[in-house]
Amino acid sequence: MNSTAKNCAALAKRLTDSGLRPTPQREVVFKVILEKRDHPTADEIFARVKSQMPTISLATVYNCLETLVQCGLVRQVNLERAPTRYCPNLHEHAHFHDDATGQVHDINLPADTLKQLRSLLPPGFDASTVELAFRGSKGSARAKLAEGRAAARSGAN
Amino acid sequence: MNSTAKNCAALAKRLTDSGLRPTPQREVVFKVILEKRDHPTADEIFARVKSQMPTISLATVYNCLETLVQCGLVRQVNLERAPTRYCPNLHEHAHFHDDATGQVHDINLPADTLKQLRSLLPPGFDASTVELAFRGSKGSARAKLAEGRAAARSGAN
DNA sequence: ACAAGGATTTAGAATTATTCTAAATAGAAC
DNA sequence: GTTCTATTTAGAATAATTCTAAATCCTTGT
Repeated sequence: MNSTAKNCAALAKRLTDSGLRPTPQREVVFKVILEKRDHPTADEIFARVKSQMPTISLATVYNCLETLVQCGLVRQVNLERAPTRYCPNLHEHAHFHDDATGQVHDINLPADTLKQLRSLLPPGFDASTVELAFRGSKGSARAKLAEGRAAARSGAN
Repeated sequence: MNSTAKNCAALAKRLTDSGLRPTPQREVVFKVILEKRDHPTADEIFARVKSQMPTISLATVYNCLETLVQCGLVRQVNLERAPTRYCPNLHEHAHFHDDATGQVHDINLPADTLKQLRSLLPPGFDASTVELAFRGSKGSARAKLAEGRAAARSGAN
């Protein structure tokens, strides 16, 4: 069994496990992403896929990509399609995007951590900026529950 | 001198230092960003500014924001307005965006570094994803020169 | 004061990536 | 084989941003 066939089998399994169908379109989109690992955009993927399947539509490419991401078979590099946000905090800091509220919080980023991150870069890579973003929810149900219990114990308002 | 006046003075200095003019529009845009530090989008800034200056246009807000960013007075949180990119590398990793070529490279991200980054979050913040992106240029002129010298020394092809 | 010239603002058109919609097609299950 | 649901498709719609060209505003030289 060659590598392409193996990947297709893996894809089919992941899809059926999620109650989704392994279609030719999903296969070919997955294949071109594996073929040339250069972080292509949806448009680039569309162009590459069209040479093998000229009738495919761009909407289908977007659909397939969404499915593949959901199945955990590919990652999207550039989550941040939300509008650009502006902040007057000029100190080095990271951001926390709260999925629940849509709010963005500043997270302090120590200078030595930043230096350490830069040191991850192989020689020849020279980063002018480092962006660190967390995404999740603030005060999960468990945390809220804990807070509530603490408040009850201390007899607070 | 109150804080608003001080900020305006700082703004005016930065602008004139860069050969730009301190205009009422730039002042009011800067003011609303300082006023409520909640990482507003351009649209939100537009709405807030309009209550003080109803004739301002959205294009001007974008222009002012660009100017303020250029002067180093505000930062944009969400650089990534380029199209979303997809990658089949499912291991935890960071990305390096090469400004010169537009290419994106994977950077290995050790598990303990990742854990360390998560530990920066204050209690109650629960991150489901961590995104680390570098931006810069690969193989600067200086690095290329050094490579060249090394090659010459070792008599390589 | 006044004219020239560049910077800035403005409204609206254009662009770009993406999502939505509704109809057509294709498979799976009974 | 019919029914049901998933998927694909083309094109319209949306949303953030940038572009364009005209109007306005300042600054500077005279």
